[in-house]
Amino acid sequence: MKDLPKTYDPKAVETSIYQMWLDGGYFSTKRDPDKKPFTIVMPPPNVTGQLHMGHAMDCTLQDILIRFKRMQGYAALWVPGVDHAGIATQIKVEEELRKEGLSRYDLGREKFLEKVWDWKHKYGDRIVQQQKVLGSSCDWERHRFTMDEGCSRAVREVFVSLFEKGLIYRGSRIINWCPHCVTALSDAEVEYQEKPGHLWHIRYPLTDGSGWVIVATTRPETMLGDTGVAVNPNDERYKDMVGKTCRLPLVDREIPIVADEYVEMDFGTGCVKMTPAHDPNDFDVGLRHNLEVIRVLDDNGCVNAEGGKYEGMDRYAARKQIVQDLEEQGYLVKTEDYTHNVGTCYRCHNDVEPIISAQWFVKMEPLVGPAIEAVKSGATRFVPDRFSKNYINWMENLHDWCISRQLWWGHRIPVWYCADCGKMTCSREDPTECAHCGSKNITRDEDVLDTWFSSALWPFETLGWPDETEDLKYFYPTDVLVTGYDIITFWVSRMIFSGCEHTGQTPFNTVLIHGLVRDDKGRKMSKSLGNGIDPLEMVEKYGADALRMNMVSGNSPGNDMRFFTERCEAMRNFANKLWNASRFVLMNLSITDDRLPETLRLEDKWILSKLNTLIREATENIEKYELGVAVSKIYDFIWDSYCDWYIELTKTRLQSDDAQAKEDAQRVLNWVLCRILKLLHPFMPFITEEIWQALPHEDSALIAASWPEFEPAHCFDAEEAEMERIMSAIKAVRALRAEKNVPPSKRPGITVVTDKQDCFRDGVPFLKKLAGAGEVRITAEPPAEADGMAVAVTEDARMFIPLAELVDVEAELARIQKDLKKAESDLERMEVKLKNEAFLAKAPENVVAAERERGEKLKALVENLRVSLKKLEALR
RNA sequence: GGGAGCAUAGCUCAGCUGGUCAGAGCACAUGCCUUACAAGCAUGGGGUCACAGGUUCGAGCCCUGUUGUUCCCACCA
Repeated sequence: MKDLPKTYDPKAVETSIYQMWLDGGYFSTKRDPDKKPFTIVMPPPNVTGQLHMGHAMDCTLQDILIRFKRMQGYAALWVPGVDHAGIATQIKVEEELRKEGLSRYDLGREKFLEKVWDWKHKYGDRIVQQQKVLGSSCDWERHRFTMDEGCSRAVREVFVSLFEKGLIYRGSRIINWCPHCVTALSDAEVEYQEKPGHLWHIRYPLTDGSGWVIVATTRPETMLGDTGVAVNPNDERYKDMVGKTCRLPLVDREIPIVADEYVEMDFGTGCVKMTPAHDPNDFDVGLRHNLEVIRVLDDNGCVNAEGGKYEGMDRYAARKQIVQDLEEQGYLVKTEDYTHNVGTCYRCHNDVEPIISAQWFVKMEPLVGPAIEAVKSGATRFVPDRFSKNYINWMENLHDWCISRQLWWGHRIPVWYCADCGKMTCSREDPTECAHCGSKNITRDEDVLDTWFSSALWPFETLGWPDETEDLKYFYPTDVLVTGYDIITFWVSRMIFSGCEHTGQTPFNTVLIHGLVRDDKGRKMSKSLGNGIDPLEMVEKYGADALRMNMVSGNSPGNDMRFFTERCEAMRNFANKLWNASRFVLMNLSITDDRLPETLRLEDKWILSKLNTLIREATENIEKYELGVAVSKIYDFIWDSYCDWYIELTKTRLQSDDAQAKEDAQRVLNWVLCRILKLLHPFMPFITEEIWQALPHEDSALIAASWPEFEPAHCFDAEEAEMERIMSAIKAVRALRAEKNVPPSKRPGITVVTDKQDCFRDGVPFLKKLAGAGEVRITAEPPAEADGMAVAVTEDARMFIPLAELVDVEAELARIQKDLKKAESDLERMEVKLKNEAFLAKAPENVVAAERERGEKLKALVENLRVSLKKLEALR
């Protein structure tokens, strides 16, 4: 800050400031019995990831809360980390391999995993560096990875304990299968998309030759696995057919016709083909009617040996061929266009295939109860509250959670199968023999766990669980979880039930939900659209502070926001404004301590009083997670109250010869600026720190040492009001001058007619300085030469300005009339209100008093305007 | 099929417990290089707060309905 460049250059200071914080150990949080803990665990970004706008928003909100609490004196801990992101990472590395013409199978499991670890070590740090650029004040020494030793131990403990409680089981069920990723997925990992398709009506002839049934399907290829046809038991049309069999075309299998309530009579033909191996409903119906389960698709989505001549064909090719064959052989009755929901993989967006498969599941029913209760009881509170409905609704309708993935990258399932007795061994330590028969002939399950299985433990595994560490006792449960609404189901819900089950406590008190960052047209930012904006580019161009401000200003919890580069620019401008205001203060500063002066002037009391209000309100807003509201108040105070008014008000003193007055002004400027910087610090940490370092203050070297206190001694309501009378007068004169095009160089004398003469006497220097007045006279009566003067009117005063040649009586008349009309209608409404007995009787006293006061002001304004008008009319 | 959100100035959005709540940024118009800042200053135009009812002394804010829009969830082949 030595050279005081005219323009703030974030790039020149951000890196070194961040380093200064790091060097000072400012982010590392220790347990402190004298402090209250405040904990946030960061949603771990994917290790493969690069910082995008969503992260930028997430990080910014968390950092604001953490910095705020740290300043308030909490032991504020922000635990960072990254997620191994099973599928995403594995796909990335496989893509790299493919460039060399290799697949993971060519390498084998061990070699492949080495590759992934290499990759992790190479790129795992990237997103961390990017978070630092944003100014994130995480305790980096506690940085965790979901596959590090501690997390692995936690995962193992959870798996084994759930297994022992019978809450984890292996079973053959219809699961969601992604043929592209070649793995099972949980329900949450399937995204449904409306896609145009067809409804094919196919004739299945009855075996006894008495006719046929017509079934309708959107997936004709699955008919290869049909093992029945179902109709509704109440359907008169098909009553006679129940119990008969029909012949499956192309396959020539004899399959039964069964009656089941599941079938809707009104839909399609009322006959449904049953494919128990490839449809969850059909599977259930199949169970009830003992239908055979024939799986016809392999793991890659191709027809398997059960498919006869279609074997080896891809599912879509098979569909085409089967439809063609059905048509040629006369089985296809008709084809309708039909739009329906198709499940797709949340990672690769290919169609998901429901397939019967042996997988591992977590039994949800015993786990959801406490997790729902945690939210219903308020132990965990969603902000905004509406998301608790989402959450509860989701939790109440959960199916068991499919946790096994046919991947290599992840926590491998700790279960061994015995080749001799066939039983499973699941234990905390890798076994060398079967726990049941002692056989050494055991092999480990090939599959790994769902990525979300380990992230579900994040709030406590990062604090040392399963050990009862001191950190865990002190920092857990955490205070706030900050995340987007898009992963409530994936992550938040699972952390809550996991926390309840394994630690006996809900993992956080508050879940602060934010929306998505969209592009300027409201579209999701995505790679495929190419509409993503790189946060780092914005930092490069406008500074991290500006980007942070963009993320938080004008934003409210749970709502999406559009990203406008213009707002970054506006916030960069704001930073520059603050910079220049500080530059001004510093240029005029000769004091070396931060005490306030002995005596305060009107304008000092005004700014201190307003600052006091700001401190109270901003603090409250942040505590209520209304960060956008808080920051807009701080922004307005800085720009309007401090820069546009207070600094201008001090100039008369700063430029005077009165040394004491000069110093006094400096002291208040500095005192207020110090507090402004602190209030703004959580939002714009870099620039505030940079300026702080240059200002005299007895507080600690770092700005974050404390949060500004409300000063009861600084409640100057009367002075605040008085100052504002003067400001209104200044504004009125300015408006008049602007309207009359009076050049700034012209400094006419002004006669202030008012019954608050003391007040306006204090305002004389300001009228001169800020309203461009020459001489100022304060009187109770209008000047004798008032005719031919323009007049600016406020509720407290009439300002007469001789503008000789510029005064056009008619125009003046019109202007005053317009103002009067507005004031009169305001007054009228107010009077109606104040005469309304119901209002007087029922409204709270303070409201009535406030309205009365306002009424008085309006009355005065109207009176002043009327007087002025009369004068003008007389002149005509 | 169920659930939720949104609808406020030309654009994008704030508006906390109903009582200066009709706001901000950008855009626009006019005048200013006023020794902190033209990334600035001053002044100004612009909104029946989607529509219709209701509750209340009082509604942008609460309730009901309507319309438009977005999203989430759900196995109708």
